[in-house]
Amino acid sequence: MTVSKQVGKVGSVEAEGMCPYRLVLEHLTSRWGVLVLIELLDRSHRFSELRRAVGQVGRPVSEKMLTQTLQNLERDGLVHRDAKPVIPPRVDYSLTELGREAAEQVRALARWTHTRMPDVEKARLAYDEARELRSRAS
Amino acid sequence: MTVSKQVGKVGSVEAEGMCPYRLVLEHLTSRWGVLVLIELLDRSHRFSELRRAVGQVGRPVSEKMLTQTLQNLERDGLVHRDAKPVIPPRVDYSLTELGREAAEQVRALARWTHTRMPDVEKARLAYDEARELRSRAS
DNA sequence: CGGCATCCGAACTGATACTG
DNA sequence: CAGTATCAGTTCGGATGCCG
Repeated sequence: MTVSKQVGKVGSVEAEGMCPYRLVLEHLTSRWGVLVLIELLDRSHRFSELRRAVGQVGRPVSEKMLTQTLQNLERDGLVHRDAKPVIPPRVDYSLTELGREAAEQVRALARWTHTRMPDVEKARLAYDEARELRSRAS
Repeated sequence: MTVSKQVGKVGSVEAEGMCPYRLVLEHLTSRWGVLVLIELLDRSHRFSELRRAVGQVGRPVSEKMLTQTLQNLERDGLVHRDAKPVIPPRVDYSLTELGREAAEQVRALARWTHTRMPDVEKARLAYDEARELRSRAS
């Protein structure tokens, strides 16, 4: 009997007992998924281009995590992987139509965050100050 | 000399060397942050209500993680914490105006994911099938 | 009830080494 | 270049005990 070796499901917990759409949402909102989608919204990227571009905004991505992220997004039909059989290898990643819709939502959220940063920083100062006062009150 | 005990920054990596807005975005898109914001969009919740509600969609949240998530969101000025000095204690969490804006973006993304699930599942079948074929080709 | 502090196993992440 | 495999460090999450 063939063991069937368990296809799909790259990385992350992906446990059972939760709504299926939750898994896709986790891929979209994963640490690197967010940045990858936004990058690809501009244009298609090669693997190492993506790695550099993403590293500009967040911290550097390990190639393993980038691979995992891309495979998840590809499996969900959000990212298209175009591997050209040349030497040295060249692989281009781009958004599918489905992926473009998702990426636009994600970018909207990212932009909102960016424009609202001043308010967030203000809130943080107030929060930290209040905490400071409470700890002072012995 | 007082050690000042390092205020702010609850849980998560929060490392240096990345754009500041990236941190807020990570709070918004964190595993539990997403679900908490969506829940609070309906109405304010008590701590244990949130815990139950979030557990419906995703897997159960540990109280530790929920606490951490809420503290991050509160510090960013997205969630308001109202602790009533009664016995037994009662704490209500609700969205601030800032948080409501964010939560609506997040919910939009979640809804999109939900409506597009059929397409995603179709893509997954195609992906897994293609992978199956490739592995068969010895 | 709504936390906070600690310990500990499990899962995730990343640097390294290796393949095509 | 674009990955895969592996090993070690970090974070996550549950369990437990304590406090207001």
